[in-house]
Amino acid sequence: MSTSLRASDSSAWDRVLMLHARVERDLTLALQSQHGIGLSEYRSLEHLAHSESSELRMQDLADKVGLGQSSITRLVGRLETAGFAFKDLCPSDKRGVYAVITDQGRERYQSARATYAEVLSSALNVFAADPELGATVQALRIPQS
Amino acid sequence: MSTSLRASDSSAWDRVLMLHARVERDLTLALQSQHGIGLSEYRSLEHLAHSESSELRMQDLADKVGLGQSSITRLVGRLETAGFAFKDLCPSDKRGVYAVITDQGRERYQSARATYAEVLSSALNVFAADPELGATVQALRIPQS
DNA sequence: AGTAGTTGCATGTACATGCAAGCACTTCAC
DNA sequence: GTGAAGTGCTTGCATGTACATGCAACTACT
Repeated sequence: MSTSLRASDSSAWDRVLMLHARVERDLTLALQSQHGIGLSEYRSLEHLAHSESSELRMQDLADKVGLGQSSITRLVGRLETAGFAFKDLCPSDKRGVYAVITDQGRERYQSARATYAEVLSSALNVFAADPELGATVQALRIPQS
Repeated sequence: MSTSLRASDSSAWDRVLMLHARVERDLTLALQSQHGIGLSEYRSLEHLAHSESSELRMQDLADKVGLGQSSITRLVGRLETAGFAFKDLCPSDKRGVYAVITDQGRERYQSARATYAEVLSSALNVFAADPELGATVQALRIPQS
């Protein structure tokens, strides 16, 4: 694998930026208006719902969602206020905290999941038809290892 | 073009999210530490520097950078404070305002541009070597129309 | 001209996020 | 054991962004 500079990197990245901004915006609007949660909340619920024992350590959740530690503290706080999760002390390490999804959180995730998939697919299909972004979208859909 | 749901959309998008988050983070840190500007400032200077007459209407700049109107008002305000741009009234439409890049802004952009290109290419090369993201990065580099 | 509606931008407010400092607990070296 | 360094999370603060609103200027129609 070469490590050379590529002149095309910048324009390729510009296309990613445009695609990212538009899709995230669509997802945010749909989740907020139809389910009353933001994108970070949705992704947190997703990871929690799919984790073993329905719980994750705060730092692990932060890594998965792509946020910093302090953001996760506050995000889980919001989930807690909404009744979608709660915090549990880690018995083996009393510094540690588990974020645990509740049944209510799992329900909200399940209904939001359909919206998420629909909006995402619809957005990708729209941009796949855009002459500027079409090839990028097609390329992204190539299955990975 | 079909509008069918694709099961692979979600995981494909997850890879885009991971790539986006990491690259933007690297770019932000590099631009902030080496040139004292944020990513939105950099991209605004880029569009202004490449525009005819070195100026853009506020709303046009907002569209190009992918921010809302009020964000651009404040962003150009920051550029103005830093001496990188100023506002000019539009003679033909007195509601309109041009954001105009200064020589100082152009200089800052030129030096930041090298950093941006280096960090971007380096980041893409790193992730191209990642078994999880490699094919996605290669796909993005496919030249478009 | 007069009026109604639209457009371009600025401002008030709310909120999510990052960074740095702090706190509680754990681990390590001695 | 004891003190020092490390770890996991929280909190205070600053920043950037969006949304709602307001104001001024423009446009279309009468």
